[in-house]
Amino acid sequence: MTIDELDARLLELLARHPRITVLEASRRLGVARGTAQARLEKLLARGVIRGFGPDVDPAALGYPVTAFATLEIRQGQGEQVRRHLAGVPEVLELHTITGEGDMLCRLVARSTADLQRVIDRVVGFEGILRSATAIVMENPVPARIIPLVRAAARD
Amino acid sequence: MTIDELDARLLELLARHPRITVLEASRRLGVARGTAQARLEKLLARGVIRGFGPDVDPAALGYPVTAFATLEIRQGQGEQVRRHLAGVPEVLELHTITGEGDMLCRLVARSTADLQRVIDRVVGFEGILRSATAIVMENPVPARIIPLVRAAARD
DNA sequence: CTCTCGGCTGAGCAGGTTGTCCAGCGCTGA
DNA sequence: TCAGCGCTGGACAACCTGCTCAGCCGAGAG
Repeated sequence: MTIDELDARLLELLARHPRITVLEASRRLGVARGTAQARLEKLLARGVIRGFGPDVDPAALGYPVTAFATLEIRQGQGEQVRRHLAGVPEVLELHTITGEGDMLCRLVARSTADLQRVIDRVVGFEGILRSATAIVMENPVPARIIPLVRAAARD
Repeated sequence: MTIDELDARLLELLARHPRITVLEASRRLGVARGTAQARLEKLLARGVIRGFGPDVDPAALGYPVTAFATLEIRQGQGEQVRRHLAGVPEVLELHTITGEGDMLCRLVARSTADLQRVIDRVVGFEGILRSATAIVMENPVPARIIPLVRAAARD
């Protein structure tokens, strides 16, 4: 139900050399092509690998500012708020959370000034009572998965 | 310096059918193969597409619990804290932020009980003064980029 | 107005890769 | 002892990639 060492090495190879072919991967892993191919298919079938979507950099698209907004929602307005936020392109991700606030979303904007526009649009909805924004300055650990894959393979 | 309609459609195709070939993409876009290939290369060269890394689902790896932790750091300890957190596999992402707290990180754990272990490990470092954790319950808007790509292409 | 540049087209070619078979082998559990 | 399962090594046709080339077209420069 989990992954083994070979799966982990395959995932690492794919993460490090995204455009690698199955044949080349099998060579580097020291296994037959059929094996690498079967492993890859199983990882996809099990949902371990969701896909190979292009990793697009919002900054290169003209949206260099990232922020996280914590939202407090009026009771019973959750569904409407979700739909509202899903309609804002600058909302890249939305979670419902425990603790302070009810939702957490990741936003991008063209500039800090533009961030105001985005936030106004985000909170300009009657179901949203309050919001707190944190602007991202640095990203010391960019989204990563390999260390976790290694950890998962170790059992 | 930004992207045009054709770039946007190519990005969408790649996002929707990640394993599509350049040839097939050119057919669906109604352009010559060379054009699709040149566009893709430019998107990669400009950094709009960072790569095609496998999109790994932590839940399928045995880490179904996601949380966000806001950390307050002791003055001048930033560098050490970053290194500390970079060494924790369950830390998938780390940002330095403005506003309440100094850093925000995304964590995963094997269970809510296991989350305690992860948080203990995260905050078990002298440079970290306080932390507030928000557990993710739902993810109404999973990480997405296409709406933003559309918006970026519209100018 | 004419020239040049950049981007797109359609085509071709060699070489590598994919999808799909197959037979054989060794380990594991019944 | 046997069946199942995963891995190996090999084979094949179909397909895609990287590369090159000549021609076409619109935009901007002179």
